[in-house]
Amino acid sequence: MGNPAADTEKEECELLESLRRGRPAAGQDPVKRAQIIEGARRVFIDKGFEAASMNDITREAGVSKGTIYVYFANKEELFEALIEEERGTIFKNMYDVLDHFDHLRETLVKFGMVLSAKITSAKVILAQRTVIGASERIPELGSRFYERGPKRGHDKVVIFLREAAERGLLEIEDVELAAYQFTELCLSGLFRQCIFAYRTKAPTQAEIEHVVRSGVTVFLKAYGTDKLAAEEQAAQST
Amino acid sequence: MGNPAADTEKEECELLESLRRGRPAAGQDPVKRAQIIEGARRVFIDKGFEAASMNDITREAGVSKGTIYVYFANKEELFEALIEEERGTIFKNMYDVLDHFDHLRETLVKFGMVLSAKITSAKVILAQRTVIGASERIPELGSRFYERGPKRGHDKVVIFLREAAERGLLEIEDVELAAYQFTELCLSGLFRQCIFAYRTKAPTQAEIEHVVRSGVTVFLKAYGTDKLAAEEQAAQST
Amino acid sequence: MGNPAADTEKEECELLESLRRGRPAAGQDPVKRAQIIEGARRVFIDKGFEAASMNDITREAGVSKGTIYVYFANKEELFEALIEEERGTIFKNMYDVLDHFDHLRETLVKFGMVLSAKITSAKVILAQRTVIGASERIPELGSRFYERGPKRGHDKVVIFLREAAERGLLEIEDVELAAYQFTELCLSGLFRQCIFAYRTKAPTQAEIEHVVRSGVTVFLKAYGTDKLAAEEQAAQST
Amino acid sequence: MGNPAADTEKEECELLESLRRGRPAAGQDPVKRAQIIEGARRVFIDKGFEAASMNDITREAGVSKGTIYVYFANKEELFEALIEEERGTIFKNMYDVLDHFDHLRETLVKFGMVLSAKITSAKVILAQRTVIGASERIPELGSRFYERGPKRGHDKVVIFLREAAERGLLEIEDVELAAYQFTELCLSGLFRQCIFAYRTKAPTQAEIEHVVRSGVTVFLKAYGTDKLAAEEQAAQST
DNA sequence: GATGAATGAGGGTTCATTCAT
DNA sequence: TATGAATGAACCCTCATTCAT
Repeated sequence: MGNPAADTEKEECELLESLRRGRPAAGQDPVKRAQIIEGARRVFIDKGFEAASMNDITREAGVSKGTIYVYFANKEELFEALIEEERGTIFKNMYDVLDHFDHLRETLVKFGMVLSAKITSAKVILAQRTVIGASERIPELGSRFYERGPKRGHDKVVIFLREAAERGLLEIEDVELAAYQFTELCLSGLFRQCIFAYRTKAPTQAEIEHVVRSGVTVFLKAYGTDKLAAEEQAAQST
Repeated sequence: MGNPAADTEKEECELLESLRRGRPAAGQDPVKRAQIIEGARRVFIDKGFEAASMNDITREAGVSKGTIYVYFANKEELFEALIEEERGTIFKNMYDVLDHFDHLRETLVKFGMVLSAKITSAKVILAQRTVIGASERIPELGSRFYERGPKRGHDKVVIFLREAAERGLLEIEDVELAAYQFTELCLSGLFRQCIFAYRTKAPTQAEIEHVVRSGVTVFLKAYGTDKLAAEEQAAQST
Repeated sequence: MGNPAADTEKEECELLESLRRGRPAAGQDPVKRAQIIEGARRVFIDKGFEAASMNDITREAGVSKGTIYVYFANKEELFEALIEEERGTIFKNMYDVLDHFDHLRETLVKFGMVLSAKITSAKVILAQRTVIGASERIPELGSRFYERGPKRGHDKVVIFLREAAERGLLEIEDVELAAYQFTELCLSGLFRQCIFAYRTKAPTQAEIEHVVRSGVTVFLKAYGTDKLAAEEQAAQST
Repeated sequence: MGNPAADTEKEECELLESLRRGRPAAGQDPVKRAQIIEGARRVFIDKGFEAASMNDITREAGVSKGTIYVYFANKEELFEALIEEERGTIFKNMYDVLDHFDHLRETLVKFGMVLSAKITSAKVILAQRTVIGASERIPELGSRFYERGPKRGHDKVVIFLREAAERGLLEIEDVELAAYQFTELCLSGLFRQCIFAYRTKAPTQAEIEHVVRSGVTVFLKAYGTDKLAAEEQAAQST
């Protein structure tokens, strides 16, 4: 319900679909599926798994109870599908800045800020809390979330650091560990405070910059080579 | 709760009472209270706040429903009492090693390992997941947990670092932030993997030592003074 | 509720709807609603508000618990709806005889008997007991019952007596009070005996006639004019 | 209870017992019994049978749960005992004014006012509501209440009227019915309004006097003899 | 295929009654 | 004997799921 524009759009889409193939098979219409997921997002993220009711989702998604059960076997499966979606949305494009290697320190700062801002943003914290809370009941949920989200990002950081090392800018014994250290340094004091609701608001951009710049400094003091120092010196004097 | 001295005193008092008059007052028997909390722990930690049912707890604790409601006004209060207990247990003595300032690097390593091992131990991860999951419904819960747990520990780290700085061993601009950085470095790659159930087992002692030693090295490279380096050089040559 | 014409209209509307679209909307099926009310009647009237359990009503009505809660928000609302229904049924048509002014004494006797028989009938006594018993918990309930039931009847009696006075048949100083006196005279010894369950059966028609005729006689001796006496004399001699 | 003579006798017996054996037998201490009943009165009358909890009564009476169950088999029996007590208190002395036959009209007015004030007083209405409400569950309760309360009073009114008839002041065919009529006239419009909580306050003394005087007038116009009229005429002229 | 009214097990909580102390 | 802590059945109500329409 609610958004009439969306409704119209949806109707048009349906029309096209039905003209093309007659009608999508049961549980196969991707538009309807997205519609359900969208409703589920609003309710699950807001209330958590248990407190969310299928009625709420029904209302929010604008589809009937029966339809939801055609697309998803039960509440749990709907939830899992939503989390997959969320994960995709959250981590999409997060690592783009690492693709274009440029100035090392500034690249790290830029990336660190994107990462830190994303992970500690209000809606992502809510999603993570929901996943963590549900991990007790649905063990694979958190695991898969981490594997396909943070873990993949971590892999990209590893690749980036390895390249920097090859360029002689960093000297790292355990790159895997260093990548984790870098991430944690960028989130110092923020992630746990947010996830435990000690902070009720996301950190400001300034705060994030302060934490990230300090983290990058620590990281480079520990792992930066003389070559890096020289390059930075040179850059500064120009 | 909270004040362990008072608790001990109260327990003694109760014991005397029970010896004197045979039976403790309603909601005052510490043995029964512990029994209920223990049952609640098993159920809440296993299922999370919402999914846990008072019937489950009743069964697990081996007391009747009515009795639970004599000791705790409702499900939420029982849960909060449990979390307080858990918090007390978890963070008790965690920071003792910081009290006796000795060799800086080794003290940091020792402390880092205690911290890291504790925070990532199976039962503590379960407890933290439960707290995080319930934070949606009971916002103060996570906040209070963090404030009286990790935050207090953080404060002790700050004091410790400040002392080290006064002794000329460290040079730190933002001690608060450095303390967070230190903690995060000790947990690099561990905490998030555990909390999201990507790791299904607590890290081994060896793994923890590797992470912590590396973290301390990074930290000291970033914040250690020449004086510290000289001292360490001297210590090594003896 | 309230407006019986509207109710009938609504029911017709619902009927049409159900013929047209096959199934009534949630909480809108008048047949199901009536079924629930009927079950509620049996249980509430039999046991009183508090002692009646929603499970009993579920069983008696032959619908599921959930369905009841679709039609009525809670136990209290169901009870109030039932009482409204009962009130409507009880007082419907009770005062019709007053509309056609004819022979004064006989009209009063006829009306008195209808009133007395109704108020002391087994099912109406049960309903009144239920209302009175629940008035402690739901004060407006009894108040509204009286206001829309007995009070409205009383008002009609007042109008009737006033007309009789205008015709010179009665001479009454306080018509409001006289109307109450008339009602009470018609119920002399009956209402309280029934309501307190001292009588376990409703009075017989003969008994009621005896009480009412005597009551009317007392009333007319007190308030009848010479003109009334003359008219009655005349009527008797023909 | 009820019979005060019997009570006194019993108390003496108890006293002797306690002197003899040191302590009253279980469930035999009349002071404790009274204490329990007093607590029960406060709670039952205030909340009604179902809503009253044994814990409330325990607190109000200042005795332990177990003790109550020594004196009364269960909640219902305690309630019945209380109602018996209440009945005794309510109707005690209510009919004294009928014992001293004096001026007929004034005696009737005086008695009518005592009766009307008593029956419609806040606490007596509460008690009656409680009895009526519980009559569904405990059928004999209301019956016995009426029989030993209002019924006995009614018998006294019958005797009084009969005496007045013998003195030639009244001429009544059905004295039983006339007695009921008199009572109802004195309560015209009051009792039902109070019992249904349409009136939330007891009527004022002035209101009662108005109703009763009018009721007595109606009654005497209907049943008074010429002799009564003459006597009243004579009295007035002096 | 889509709908949403109906289901009924199970939720948290209360409280009359019992019985060890 | 008197106590009141403990019991557990029963309370009202919710909601994931089903299935007649």
